[in-house]
Amino acid sequence: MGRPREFERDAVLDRALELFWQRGFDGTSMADLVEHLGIGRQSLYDTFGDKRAMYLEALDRYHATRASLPWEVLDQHPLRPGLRTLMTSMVDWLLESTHGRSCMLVAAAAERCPADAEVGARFCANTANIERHLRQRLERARAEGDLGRHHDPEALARFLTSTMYGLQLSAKGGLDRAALLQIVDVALSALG
Amino acid sequence: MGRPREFERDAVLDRALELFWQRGFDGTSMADLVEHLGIGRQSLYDTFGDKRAMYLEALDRYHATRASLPWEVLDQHPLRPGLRTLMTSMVDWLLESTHGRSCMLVAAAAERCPADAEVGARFCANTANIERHLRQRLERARAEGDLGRHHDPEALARFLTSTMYGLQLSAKGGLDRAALLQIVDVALSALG
DNA sequence: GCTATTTTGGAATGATCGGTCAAAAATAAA
DNA sequence: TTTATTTTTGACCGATCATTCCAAAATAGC
Repeated sequence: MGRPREFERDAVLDRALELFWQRGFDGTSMADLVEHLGIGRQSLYDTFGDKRAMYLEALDRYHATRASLPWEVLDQHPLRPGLRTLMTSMVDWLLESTHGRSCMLVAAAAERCPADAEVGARFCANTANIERHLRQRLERARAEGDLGRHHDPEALARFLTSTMYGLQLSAKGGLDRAALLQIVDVALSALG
Repeated sequence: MGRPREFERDAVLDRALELFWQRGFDGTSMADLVEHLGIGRQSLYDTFGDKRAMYLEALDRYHATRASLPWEVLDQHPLRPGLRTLMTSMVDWLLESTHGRSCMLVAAAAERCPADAEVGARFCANTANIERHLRQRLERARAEGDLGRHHDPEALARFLTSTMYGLQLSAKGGLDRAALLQIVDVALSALG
């Protein structure tokens, strides 16, 4: 019943995500959104609530549809080659995607933390997720003898996660692909 | 000649720095500045130009007066203990300073890059500076036999810089002191 | 004291901010 | 066709934004 809406919610959210990712929360105005989303201002408010709610939804959609690293290569390859492939694909993603912007959740945390706890929570959840994937693979490697008994999978997982974050800022700092891959090499040498 | 100004430029700039550091560029309004700086609006514009110019000056002052790590401990101690002390002091600085904000230049780069090239240039300059300190110490260690000949001081310096950046985001992610120091330990183990 | 020069404080600028209102338009159920 | 319900559209809101204007205030040289 009632007039049918003339847009797809997810398609609009994807466009909003793109804007927020490019320009950040403060850098994106409702006028910008109305202009690029192709729907009216009121429809926007009716559908998403307000600007912050839409931003949080965009973060969730980012997490659900774009933040995925190729974890399967971790499981399908020996520990170190798998990690190198994973980190290399991340470096390439950082360099292509696009004109030097990094993971949206990292950018969001940098811009809105600790002011906005909801943003912080999403950033932490993503961090914990990455750590979990890495830790599980490291535990398996340790059980299978690919990783020395003296290593702590949890500490290593945190270290590798931190390394990924470091790569993002280093890429922003202008390091080229070769330099970033050197960082990956040194980091992986910590696995012994 | 003329009426003397009733404030010290650097003292005002320090207070502006503090506000920009806490709230970011977009998060700080000229009204906020007028309120907290203790000088009139017009004096502010006469002295610093406009908001962005004042922000860039605040970044420069941050770089000059606050961004300094205790590099002397690097020179005065053996390589690994010196690096551990340096990184530990950085972790403690991150945890105290204050309520989860990180290096102002990192925050500035995250908020304003790549939109503002001047901000990016200052971030890169700071990065290069950190790298230089580390590389020089690593070169000395290599010359003195404290570091294996197979290591590349430049690559290691970049890795350690990246690690420091990673620590900042990890701290934002809520990791406690013990976890951050574990990351430092793993990172330093890459020096062999 | 007088004049030139500079700083100061407060009012005002137009633009833009996020958010709302109300009427028109489009559908489904009756 | 009428009625109820929903979406759309565009005008509109007060607040806030960075910035400027201007006259009063305070000094130095004369």
